[in-house]
Amino acid sequence: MSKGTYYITTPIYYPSDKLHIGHTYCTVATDAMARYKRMRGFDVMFLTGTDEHGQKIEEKAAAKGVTPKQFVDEIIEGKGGILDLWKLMNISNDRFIRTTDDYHEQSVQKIFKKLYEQDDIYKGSYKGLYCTPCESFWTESQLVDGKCPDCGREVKYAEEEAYFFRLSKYEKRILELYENQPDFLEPASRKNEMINNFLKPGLEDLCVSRTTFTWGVPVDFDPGHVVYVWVDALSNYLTALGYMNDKYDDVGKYWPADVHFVGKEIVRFHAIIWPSMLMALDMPLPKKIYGHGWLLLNGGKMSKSTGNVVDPVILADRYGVDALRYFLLREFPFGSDGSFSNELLITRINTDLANDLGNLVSRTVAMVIKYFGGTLPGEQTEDGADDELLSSAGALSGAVEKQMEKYAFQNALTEIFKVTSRANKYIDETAPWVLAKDEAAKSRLARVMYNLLETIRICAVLLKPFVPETSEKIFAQIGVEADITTWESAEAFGRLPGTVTVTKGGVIFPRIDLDKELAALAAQE
RNA sequence: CGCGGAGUGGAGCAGUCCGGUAGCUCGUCGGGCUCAUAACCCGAAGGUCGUAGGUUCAAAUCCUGCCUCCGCAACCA
Repeated sequence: MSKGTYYITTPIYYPSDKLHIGHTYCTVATDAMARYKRMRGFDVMFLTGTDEHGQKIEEKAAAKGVTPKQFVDEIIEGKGGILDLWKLMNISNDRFIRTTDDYHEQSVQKIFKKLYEQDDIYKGSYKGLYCTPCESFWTESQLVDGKCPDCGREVKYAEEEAYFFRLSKYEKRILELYENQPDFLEPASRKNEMINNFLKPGLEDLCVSRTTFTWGVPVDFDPGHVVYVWVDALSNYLTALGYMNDKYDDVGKYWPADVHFVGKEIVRFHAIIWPSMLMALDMPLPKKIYGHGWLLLNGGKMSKSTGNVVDPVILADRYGVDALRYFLLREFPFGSDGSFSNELLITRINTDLANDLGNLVSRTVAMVIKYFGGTLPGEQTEDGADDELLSSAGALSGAVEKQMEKYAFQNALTEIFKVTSRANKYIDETAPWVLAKDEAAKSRLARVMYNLLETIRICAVLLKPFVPETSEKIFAQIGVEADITTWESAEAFGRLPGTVTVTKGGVIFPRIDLDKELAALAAQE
């Protein structure tokens, strides 16, 4: 029974280099949301991909002595490439689009032509400051000491024939969009930035073609021009559904998108240009754009050029994929920037995953085995002392849902760990080791164990979107069958059979020696 | 006066919209327990919330000025 469709996307990443933890962050967040919605019964389409054209890649490929296509193929499909990274990170995307895919390129040509024919795109000339050796146009503000920011040489005024999109035409409608649909762009601070920086000063028409490089989708009716990023990249969200191509036929089913997750630096493209393009194409707009924050390193932005990056593969290999996924979603509020550090990562893994959750499972399972040989007896005695634990576990799914609908992953996880914490406290309160010494208290002890197992089950179910493999490990240890691992099954306390059998398993999250690991990580850099 | 964000106990953050005992996690110190991954539970110390003024019976929270840090400024998640 489907509750309807849910279409969610990551940006398509620019494969000029290996991806770093920032890209991983965004993709993991999208994945958690997609998994959550699937569990809630939605027919989910989760799209990610790569934006492969443009001058930078053309240059990088030339420097390496390969064709641009060979260059991006290696980064995407090669060993340790983007596809491998998403596989490693357990990303559950339904589709992966490359802007070099034939069907996409054909769609882009059709879209470009349609916009041209209806006069939303016109031919004009691009005027600006040009650096001849770099073959690049720069704006006044980009210049460094009045010179080319790349090579430091003189720039001169130049003109180039180019196609333009009539962005200015849509200015008013975009402003109206923000007014009528206040939550179209979130968080709200990003909206203020858009209005003050771009809409209020007035939108300028947008240059959508280039003649200075060739690595792009050709404008089929004007040789020499290639489509510049906007029409090519943004349209992926539609072409991946089959818009203007025969590869898929899902536009009617999934469009408009429920949410585009994007980094804050590309909010403008998604919140101004993309809606304008869709208006021109007479297509419905996405329901929401969410501009998440950045992971900062040493107080600054991660940047490939300064080598100030964190490699997700190293971390996932050392500590496990789920530990990394958990950390990314738990540590940082999704909408704002956060400071990444190895120490933060390890501390978070130790305190939450090892001490709180892993240890709770471990001690509970050990007690059930020690006191009951692994299987709980049916005779169990309830007690008023259980009320608080039961009500917090019973109310947990609702609390998590509330946070997930706001994309507040960090709060959703906090809610879950409040309950695991409560369970640890419950063990102290009930002191099972005391009950175990008294034969008459056996049925009470059984109930205490049951309450713990059931609380763990509920937590593990609700953790599935974030740490899917861990949840499965927990299910195996506490004897949970697949039919009670659904979201629905976590909505009320008591679905676990009373005479459940547990199985001792391995340590789910081993504690990490902080000092030793920090030294080891430092040595790898 | 380009735009936006941030400045809260040792560290990282919440609280600021809708003023009224300053909260959480980590760390530190003390205690408890022994089922468990030297984990768990309880308690304590530690902040006059960047700064200078203003409004108010009352301001981290509203208003004004200033300082510092970060980001953006037409393709780095």
